[in-house]
Amino acid sequence: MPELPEVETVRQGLASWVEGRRIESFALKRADLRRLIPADLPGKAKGKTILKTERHGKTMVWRLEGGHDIAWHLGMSGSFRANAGKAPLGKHDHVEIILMDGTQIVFNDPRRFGNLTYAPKDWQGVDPLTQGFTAEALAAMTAGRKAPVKALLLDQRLIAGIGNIYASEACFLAKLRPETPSGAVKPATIKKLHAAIQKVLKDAIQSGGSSLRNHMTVDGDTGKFQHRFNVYGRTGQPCRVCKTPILKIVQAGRSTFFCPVCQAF
DNA sequence: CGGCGGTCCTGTCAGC
DNA sequence: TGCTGACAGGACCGCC
Repeated sequence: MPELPEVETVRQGLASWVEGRRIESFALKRADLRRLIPADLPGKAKGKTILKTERHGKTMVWRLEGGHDIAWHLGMSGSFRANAGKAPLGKHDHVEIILMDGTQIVFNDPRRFGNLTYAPKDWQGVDPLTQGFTAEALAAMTAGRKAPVKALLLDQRLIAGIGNIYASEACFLAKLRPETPSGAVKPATIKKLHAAIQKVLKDAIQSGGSSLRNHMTVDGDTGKFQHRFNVYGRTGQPCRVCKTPILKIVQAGRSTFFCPVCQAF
């Protein structure tokens, strides 16, 4: 589910519930997510104040008083909800946190592709909404690469935060064919792609993210950006610019959507 | 080294 | 209505 904009939306929603609050209890209902949650993590978190929430790419971080910061990855189907008081748990509720003021925070993840670990000291991949992500940096990543540019955008070791939706959407905004070998993208197009990535991510955050199946903000609202997709999931529907039907192809096992006319090679 | 396919899970939806 | 198979926003691992 969640790419950078959705994780940022969740983080913003959680911030006012958790920042500055102390953890009274931290309970794992099941620890066997995609990666096993460290057995000692609940004990380390208990009693600590959550100083600050941060985000790097698709990962949300809680800075805890005294260290042992924790990192949440929502995988494909992870979500949070917050309640002013303790509400009953349901299916796929894997982590329940109670704060000193009685607030209940629940992490739910049906597919269990998400995970919860200690935050790393160093991050792989530049977050595209930080200063480190420049057109020059993007040019350096693509130089000499044969991989299709859309596949390269999904490589979290290079850029952290772009997923399958926004990779297709960014290529559309840059008028770039997704199959183009990364190293063959012209410098002028690299600049357009750089700007397109930042624009689509920022616009999506402003719209509260994209809700396809079940992404919601902490308060249960759905995002609105899915109504503004230019290509994602719009196979056969007319391009919003030129009316040509949108095409779908599969690259490295993932669906890619594009306009064959607007996105020339 | 780099890219691709398979795999981990559950839920949903289209098609028969 | 009920079943079956395809597919889903992610990412690791092994193979070529």
